[in-house]
Amino acid sequence: MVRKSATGRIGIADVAVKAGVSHATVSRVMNGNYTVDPEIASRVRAAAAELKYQPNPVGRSLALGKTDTIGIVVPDLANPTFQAILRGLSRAAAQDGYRVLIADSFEVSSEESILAGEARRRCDGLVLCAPRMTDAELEEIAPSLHPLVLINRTTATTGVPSLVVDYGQGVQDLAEHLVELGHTRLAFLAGPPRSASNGMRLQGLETFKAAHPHVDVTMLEGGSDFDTGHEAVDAVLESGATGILAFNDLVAMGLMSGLHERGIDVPGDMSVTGFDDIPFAKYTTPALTTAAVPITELGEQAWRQLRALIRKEENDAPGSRYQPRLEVRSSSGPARAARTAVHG
Amino acid sequence: MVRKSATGRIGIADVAVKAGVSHATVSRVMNGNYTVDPEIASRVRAAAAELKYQPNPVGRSLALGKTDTIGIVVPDLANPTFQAILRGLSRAAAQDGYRVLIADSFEVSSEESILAGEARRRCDGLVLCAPRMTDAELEEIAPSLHPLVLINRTTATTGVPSLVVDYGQGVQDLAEHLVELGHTRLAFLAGPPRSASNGMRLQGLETFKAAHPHVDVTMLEGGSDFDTGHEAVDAVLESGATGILAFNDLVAMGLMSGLHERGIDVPGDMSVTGFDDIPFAKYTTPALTTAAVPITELGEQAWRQLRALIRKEENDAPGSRYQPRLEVRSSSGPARAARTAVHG
DNA sequence: GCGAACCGAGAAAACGCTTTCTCAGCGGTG
DNA sequence: CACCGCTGAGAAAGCGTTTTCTCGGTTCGC
Repeated sequence: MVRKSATGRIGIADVAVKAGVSHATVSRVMNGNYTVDPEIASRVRAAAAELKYQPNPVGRSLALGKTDTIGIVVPDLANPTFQAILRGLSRAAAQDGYRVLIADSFEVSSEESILAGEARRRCDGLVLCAPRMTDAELEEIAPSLHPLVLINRTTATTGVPSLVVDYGQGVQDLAEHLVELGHTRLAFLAGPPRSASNGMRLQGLETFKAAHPHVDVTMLEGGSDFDTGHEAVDAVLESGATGILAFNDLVAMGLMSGLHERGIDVPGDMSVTGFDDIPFAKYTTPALTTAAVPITELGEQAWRQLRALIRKEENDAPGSRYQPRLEVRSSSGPARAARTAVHG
Repeated sequence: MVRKSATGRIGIADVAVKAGVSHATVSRVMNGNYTVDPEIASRVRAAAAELKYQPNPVGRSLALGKTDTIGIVVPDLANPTFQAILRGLSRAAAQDGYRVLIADSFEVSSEESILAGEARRRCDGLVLCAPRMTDAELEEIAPSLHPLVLINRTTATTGVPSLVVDYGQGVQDLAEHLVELGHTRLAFLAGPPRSASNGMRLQGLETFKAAHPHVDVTMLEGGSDFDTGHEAVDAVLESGATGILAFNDLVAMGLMSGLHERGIDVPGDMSVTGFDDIPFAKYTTPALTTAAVPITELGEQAWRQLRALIRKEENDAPGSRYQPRLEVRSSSGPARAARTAVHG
């Protein structure tokens, strides 16, 4: 006699019938509206419990105009950086009762804006994580995506907070560190060309080169994963550099593994640095010198900003810039020449 | 004159007005119903395009009774294994036009069933990944979660496919491998107590012990992350074992890092094996011997099964068992005694 | 030339909720 | 005693779609 509704699931109407009240009253009770007679309220609650009634979130969303869900668009879910952001975001959002819907663009930038739009329509807000789309495209769709928070990208559109990591400064710190160790020939193993963070690193290196005219910096093409690093061994050796700035920790790990296979000692023969300080970086042998990015914190902060937007609160800090922290471990050491000079 | 609807967003009604037809007709056109006069259809399409109309998915979901979204519940989003499953699932689902909603239980098993229920109600189906809840609890909620696919867990409830990795066999293979290298004292660094996969490993080891009465296997308490492995160094050394079976690759990496700090050579003094073959395993020094689990494939397969359930197709393979593949790398080598015998 | 079958599109119901509107019923006041 | 304000709960109107129902207008067949 119970499941009368078409879907087979029990709905508010079933509870109403069972409790002998209107479904409006059931709704009131379920939402803690205290204008309901306590006696009736408890009768409704009993009926709901007995039927194991759980409100249908879709109906609820339609009526309330909100979904209690946010979306995140990432270029590549396999990347530990984005995983960490997702984790931080998901965790922070969950604490406020929000769920997160994920959309992986698989690095195809043309899909990104469609994906973002679709995700946005199902959610109350969106986090766009290191989008690969062009600036023009971003500017165009940004208004339609509001509430929107950007990570590692900025826009001229007002009301769009963006959290960016100062990769330029980070790479300068790393280069500085290598120079202090006596390295005069450096190489930068670049990331994906469309990545904005790669652009920031390149810019940082320009600044660095201007400040250190005597240091030679070779640019090498690359990517963002292990294999990139592993395959770059030849190019790196060819460059004659003794201090290698890898795009990120993954690339650095791939490179170190490749160097190890060739019998090249790190940091004895060559110093290698990463970027990001993913959890694994501490446990490589040798442990990886890197620039630590407070990445889960970034995810949390993204939620804070988005929440403020959703709640239409005054946004105190419409954006933030994160400074990476130099993390010196054992993959970087004195340059050969310098060491020889000291020892002999 | 456009945005007349309360939400501010343009809806089907706006398009209807602009095209001078009823909103029913607009709906028909948008859904490719060919009973509409081509002239009218194109007028509607023009209006829709001009207004940049995009159907509201929530209203759509309510009317159609489906959300084109699936949910996944994981115990810990920080775990690379679950990340890989999520990735495989998300990717496979995306190809069929489904999105995925994530729910992280943060290893608190009491929250799991509530989380699962909530997620399920917003979605068309659910993947429960290595749930930590008790068997009784699982049996109880499983029917209400249908369509449901389990990973690394089984249930008596009918119509619930489960994909399980044969951890028991995998750990036996690894132990076998170590014994062949001459190790006679092994230690197992266990995982989280509530983890079903840990139970499977323990069971596998029992079988192994029965088959190899002369081999000594010490059981050590543990966990599932780096730190567990790192902190277990003392216990491992104390055990006197020369072949260590770590719960997974993460634990193995932590352990190797700790052993390295103590100046203990792997595999010279001690052999270490992991489990899972996460991408990082290839790049540790020494490269990690492990049991490879086709984990992204697992995620994909989970989607296939779930899709079949959603579409109410006949399910040809209501569940599958995955055999890990022994991946011998350089973290395992001949036992000291055996090596001495050979060399001297 | 008239009824039947058909076609296309608007009206209306349905999906499952929330919330405003409305109106009995009741106690208090002048 | 009539009137007023208040309370609490049902009726009904949304929220934005899809889909069934209905019906005027053709076309076809006899």
